[in-house]
Amino acid sequence: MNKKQMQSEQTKKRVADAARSLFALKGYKATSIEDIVAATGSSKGNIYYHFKSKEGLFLYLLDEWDREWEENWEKKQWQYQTMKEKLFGIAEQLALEDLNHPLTRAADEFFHLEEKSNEVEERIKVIYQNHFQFFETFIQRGIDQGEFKPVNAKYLAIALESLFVGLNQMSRTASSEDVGKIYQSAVQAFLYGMAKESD
Amino acid sequence: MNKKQMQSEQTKKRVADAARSLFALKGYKATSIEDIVAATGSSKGNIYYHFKSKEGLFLYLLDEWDREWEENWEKKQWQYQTMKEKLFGIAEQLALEDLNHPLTRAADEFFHLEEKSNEVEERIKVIYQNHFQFFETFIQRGIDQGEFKPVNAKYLAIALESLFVGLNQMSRTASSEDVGKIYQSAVQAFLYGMAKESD
DNA sequence: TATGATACAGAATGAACGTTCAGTATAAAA
DNA sequence: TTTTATACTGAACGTTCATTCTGTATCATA
Repeated sequence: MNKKQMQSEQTKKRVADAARSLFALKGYKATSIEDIVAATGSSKGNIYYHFKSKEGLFLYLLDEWDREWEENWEKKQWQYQTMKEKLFGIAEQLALEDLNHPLTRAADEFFHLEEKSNEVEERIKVIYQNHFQFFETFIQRGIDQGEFKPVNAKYLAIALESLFVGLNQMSRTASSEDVGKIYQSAVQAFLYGMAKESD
Repeated sequence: MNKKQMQSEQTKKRVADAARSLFALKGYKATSIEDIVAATGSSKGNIYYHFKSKEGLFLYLLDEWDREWEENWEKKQWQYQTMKEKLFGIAEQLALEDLNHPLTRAADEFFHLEEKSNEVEERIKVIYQNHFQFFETFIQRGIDQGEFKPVNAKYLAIALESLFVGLNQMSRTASSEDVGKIYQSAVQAFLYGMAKESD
């Protein structure tokens, strides 16, 4: 790789890192390009040279995040035996992430912005669909291995993703000790039900 | 009531109705006061005379909505016998609402905006806390009547609210026939669990 | 009828921000 | 060394909007 290419990559990373921190601190909308300029020393034009737009910059950060998540999970999942344990493991990882990952808040805001370009709307759909897919294969595996009831994996995958999306949001009003408990209670209920006798 | 007061109330209602439609159509941010002016024939000044601010106008609509929801549920809940049935009933009403109520999308956007005044932040917290309270008493009643396991009602109430909040969001990417099924699957799992043997 | 409050009008304000673009510096390629 | 592509600069542009403010009309009240 060239000296120039390396420098270019460095500045791109520098911008991305600063942007992530700022988005985390102030939210998506409230973070202006000007802010990022001030934080990096790069110019506006340069940011637009490396990233197509503010939206594009944010999507870049989201992609990075998703990649990291999957890597982490791949490493971690082998410490659990059963699918049930794995589900609790997922819950734990998500709970920690909701509390700690810098982009959760901003991502939430970003997903709910109404003035999104169609391209962005598509990208978000793809992100969700990947999550659905992840849970669907997960549930299906649990069924095949005899751990789960023969439920409709497709619908339940969406329900599960919904649960975690909702928990993510609620976790912001709760105290941080409670967050773990809430996640656990939710998964507990999802696995074993809150009703007394199962029919 | 005066003729003047009646007129005043009428215009307030006219503005509220138009605003609701516009927010539903274009979202919160994308609906400008100018839009509402154009739709009502009222002036900017008049809108600010009746409502403290754009936020205030939206909160007014949210309050109306919550009132209506509770009224509807009060009427409807008597048609169900057990708490389990009632929970399915709640899910059904929420699913229908997510599909049909004009403000669901805009409310989502509004809740996730980062540039909220502290006052608004407080109001939103109160709204959520009311929902938690609702579910907590609901679950507690189920426990007392022997229908539910002796779970931690507080945590599970938050989990339930989370589930419905998440479902609400997911329901937008799904086809409208699926939405009902997804809600049902979710409640089914929450009540009876997806795991095969309960411990 | 005179007075005061309420309801309404709409121009003016003022700030915020994403994006573009014409131009410059740097380093790789020829 | 000359040429060319890449990396970078920052001023200027254009647009959007919520809110305020001064003034006026309308109706209730005294």
